[in-house]
Amino acid sequence: MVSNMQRSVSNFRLKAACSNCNLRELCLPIGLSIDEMQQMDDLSRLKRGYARGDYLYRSGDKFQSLYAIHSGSFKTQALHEDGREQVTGFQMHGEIIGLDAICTDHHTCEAVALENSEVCELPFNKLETLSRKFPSLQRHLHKIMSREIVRDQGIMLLLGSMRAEERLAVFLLSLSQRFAARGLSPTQFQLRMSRQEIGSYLGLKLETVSRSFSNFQDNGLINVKARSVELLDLPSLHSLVGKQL
Amino acid sequence: MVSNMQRSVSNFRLKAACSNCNLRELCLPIGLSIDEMQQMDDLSRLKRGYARGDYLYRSGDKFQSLYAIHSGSFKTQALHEDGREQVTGFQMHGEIIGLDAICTDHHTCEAVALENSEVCELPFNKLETLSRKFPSLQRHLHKIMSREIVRDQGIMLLLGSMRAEERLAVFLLSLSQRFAARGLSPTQFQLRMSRQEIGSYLGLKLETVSRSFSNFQDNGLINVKARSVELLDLPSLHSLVGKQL
DNA sequence: CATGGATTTTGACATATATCAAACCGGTTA
DNA sequence: TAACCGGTTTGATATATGTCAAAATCCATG
Repeated sequence: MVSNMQRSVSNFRLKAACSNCNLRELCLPIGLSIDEMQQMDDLSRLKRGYARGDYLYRSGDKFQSLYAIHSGSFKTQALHEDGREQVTGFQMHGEIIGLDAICTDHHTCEAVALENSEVCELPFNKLETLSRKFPSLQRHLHKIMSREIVRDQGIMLLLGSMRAEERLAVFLLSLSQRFAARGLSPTQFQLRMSRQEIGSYLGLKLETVSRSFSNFQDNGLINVKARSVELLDLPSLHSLVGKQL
Repeated sequence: MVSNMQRSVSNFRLKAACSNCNLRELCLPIGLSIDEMQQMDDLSRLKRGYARGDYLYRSGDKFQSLYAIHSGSFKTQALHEDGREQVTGFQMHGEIIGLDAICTDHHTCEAVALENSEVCELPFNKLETLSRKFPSLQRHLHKIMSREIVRDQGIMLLLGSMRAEERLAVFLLSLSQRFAARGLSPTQFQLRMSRQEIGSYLGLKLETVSRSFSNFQDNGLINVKARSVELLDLPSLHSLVGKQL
């Protein structure tokens, strides 16, 4: 085990090492030595920018790397054979995407920038090599993958058993929480995605999303005007979730 | 790289080593030496039996191990705060469950035996230790987790954009394929779960599941009587999926 | 600042699925 | 065999969300 002292020191250094690529997800909870840090640092030299609408990867692309979002945000969407597509997630600063591609060596969905964004490329081979050397990194990688599974199961629950307004409330509260975790306002933010994209993610048509927004506004729960949202009554939004029927 | 010769030898030995616990998922694609085999073999000594209705683990349980299903089948279900529960998957022989627990060190869903079943317990610490030593095992573990993510995204697609009969068709075809992969009939099988459980998994009420079954039967696509199912027209079932509207 | 295209909102109406209720069935127990 | 019980099927009706269409608004660009 690493002592507390050691850990806090290495966490400090970690921040420095990751400063060229703020790997919140990947870095924060790990306690590494300075030498280890050095190697971690080599992992993700490549930072690349993407303009709104650019593809980070497309379905079918050969899998090489995971991507840590450094700034901006993305959506991932799965494509069905019959042409249907569905948004499977919205990712923002500090989150890792590309995990779906490991199992087939090819990406099974596509990732599109919702705004101008930067990502760090994490070559998966290197990541595996390093994580064989550093148990804490190994465990952390496993946790990231597991968290993605849990997240997906939460969405399955949402899609399988919630009504439109519950889904939207869950969506807004999740955004709120994620903004808060990044030091941004939990109650006032700009949506980076269209009604259509929200609907696709929540299993609803855009008109239903729009109506639900309007209802929330009429009931004093939120202020919404196009893509700018203000959450006025978080407790009520919370309590709205789970009111079946 | 391991030569083909080597790989086929080690795969042979692998079968022997895993004979006390048929780890289809975990073992098959790995090429290991005899010594490595020995260590793998030590991994999963514990095989335990569960009767229909028994819990393999419950939500909140401390995470210790993954479980490889050796015989029988299970359902996993997530519990919502408000008491709602939703089936998130049905697992059968050779599949691994428990991946959701890695990220929080506690199980976030529960696993219940659908019939009398046996599982091999895979202590996760040991699995991590071994996978640091054996890159092929490491990669395989990553693939298993990634496959779970892809599977979940498939269900999100189903829940988010398919109509009742499409969902049921996908469900039946998936079962069919999995039975086939295990050397069982892809067209004739017994369901191990109730209409209620199928409905929960597919985001439908049991009556809707029942009606969809009946419609399929009326259209000559299947024969169904209670829990025994015969798929009569696989092509039509396939083509049914993706007919939006 | 004006224009035009995309996005969003709102309305009227259609429909798939949920809900409620009753009948049916198969297996188990008395 | 009869009675019973959980699970399943089927029917009648209600409702949430989808569909189609028009109006309103936003935003980028000239």
